[in-house]
Amino acid sequence: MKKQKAPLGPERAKDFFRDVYEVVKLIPPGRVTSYGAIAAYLGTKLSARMVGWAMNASPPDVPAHRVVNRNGLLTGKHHFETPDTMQQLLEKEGIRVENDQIINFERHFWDPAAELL
DNA sequence: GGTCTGACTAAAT
DNA sequence: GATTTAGCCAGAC
Repeated sequence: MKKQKAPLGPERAKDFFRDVYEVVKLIPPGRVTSYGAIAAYLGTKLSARMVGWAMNASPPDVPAHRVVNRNGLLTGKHHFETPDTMQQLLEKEGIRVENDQIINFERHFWDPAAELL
């Protein structure tokens, strides 16, 4: 068994990125989550930035468009091929997005710590 | 190896 | 209420 109690050991770094990708991939269609929620699930709630940074290095099979900031704002849209990609992907899944913000964000919110528990 | 930055968040001003 | 500060950690220079 691997140790996973370390708050963020040197070996955890790689696992951290990998875990972020796994969690994001586990997000159900039509659902979204926040960087903080993922960070909290991984035990690094104080480092939501790392989740965002992990997304920056995330492979294409990671639906990063389902990850937004805690306000439901598409903060990362600008990192996609085009600023419209993120919104279009979300709308395609039935999520309404207006002015770069998800409508009824709370209703679409998916908390890994609660759903995957 | 020190410094800067970054797709965040919360609290303080 | 909008702006700033502070905290967190890993990657790039």
